[in-house]
Amino acid sequence: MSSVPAFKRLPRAVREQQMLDAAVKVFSRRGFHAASMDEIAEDAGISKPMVYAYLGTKEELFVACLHREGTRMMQAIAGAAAPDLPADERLWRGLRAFFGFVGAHRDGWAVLYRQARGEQPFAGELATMRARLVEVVAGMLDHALRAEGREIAAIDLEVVAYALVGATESLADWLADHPDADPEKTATRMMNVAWLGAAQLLHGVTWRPPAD
Amino acid sequence: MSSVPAFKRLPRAVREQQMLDAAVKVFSRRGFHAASMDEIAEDAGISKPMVYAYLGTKEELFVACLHREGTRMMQAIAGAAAPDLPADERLWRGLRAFFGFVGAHRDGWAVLYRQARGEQPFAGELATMRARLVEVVAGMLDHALRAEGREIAAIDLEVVAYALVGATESLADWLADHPDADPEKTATRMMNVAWLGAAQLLHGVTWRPPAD
DNA sequence: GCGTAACCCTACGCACGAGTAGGTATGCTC
DNA sequence: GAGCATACCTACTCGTGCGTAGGGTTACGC
Repeated sequence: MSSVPAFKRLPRAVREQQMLDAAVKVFSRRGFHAASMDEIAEDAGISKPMVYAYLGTKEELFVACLHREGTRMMQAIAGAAAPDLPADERLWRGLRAFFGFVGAHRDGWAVLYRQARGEQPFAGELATMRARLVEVVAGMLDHALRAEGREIAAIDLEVVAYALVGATESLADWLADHPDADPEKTATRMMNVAWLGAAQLLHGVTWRPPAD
Repeated sequence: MSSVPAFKRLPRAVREQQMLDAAVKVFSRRGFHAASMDEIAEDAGISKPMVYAYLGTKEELFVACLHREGTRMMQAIAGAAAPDLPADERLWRGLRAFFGFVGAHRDGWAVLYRQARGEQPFAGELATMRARLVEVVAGMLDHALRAEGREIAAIDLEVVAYALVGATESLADWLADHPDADPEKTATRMMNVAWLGAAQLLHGVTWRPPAD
């Protein structure tokens, strides 16, 4: 036929990104299970078999989303928090980068991230990413601690780091739910909680349960 | 027939609890979507239509689980943290009760709780519970703050409380994933992070971003 | 002892959505 | 301009699992 083709033929790399964009959007809005491959395909302006051909099954597609968004976020943070800065400065820059990222991808990232916590197949994927973050935070604390000639058990370090990461994720959720909140301000508030607490710990102040 | 009935007939109230027990177990292990009503019914030792007759649809059933477990937890906390105690004592008792509860319901509660965050229909239900907790924590901080003749903006209070609740939830997850960890010790560690940080804030110490 | 309400079952209907079969068109290479 | 890989489609199959129709049996009140 001589008629103009309804839609353009595009190279694979481009289409894959469009599909991922659509997938992130739909997964975010509907949740993993409620999202249908048909809707994702339609939103990407393509037919379903193409999605299967390029990105594989629904699970693989979700993992691909997680991967892309996760990598982007990690890069944003890593780029901001240079390892040769003092601990508080590093923490501050990391937090600012993190909340900045979440603020810029509100419905995209935060909701996707929330999804992944629940569904077993992805919990592992996410846990890996979180573990990396926890490790970085713990390493930072440990570094600062040793600089003061102090030392605490690895497990305490891990748990504290875990708590900080948890608090941060929690505020990210809060940020995602409050569209007009300021990421920078949120980062400052988080810093207040995290650093003032951490600073005390770094100076050897410890809270102990009362004797009862 | 004169044969013994295969299984006993039981009053509704008893069956409902058995069903809820089974539902919590299956939802925890499989996640909301992967869990099937058939498996829940089988696990409760009853047939599917009974579940529908007593507890309604799958969603309603899940909400019922959330409700029962949530109420139990709230009661455990409320019973421990009497409102006339000083702030640190209240926080400590509340945390200890909370981690004690999670420790005793590891696979039950924490996983159920995690599920609810992702699935849209329940996010609201959960948000309500969390909001109540945040409110309590914020109220406690506010009270302690006023006792020192100090005051901070409501939004700051809310965000700090939100971060503390988030950190606590996060450690609850950690606890659920580490079967041989001690709830009491976890509560102590959380207290270290939360209280030493909060105490600083209560005394008017504030962290501010560097000028750049 | 007899009715009635509460308890309980074995099937099934039916929709929805993941994944595929099989085929068409377009542009790139030589 | 023939050949081939790549981009793309319509139209199915088929499993899974929610929710229900329709009917049986036990206990309890009177």
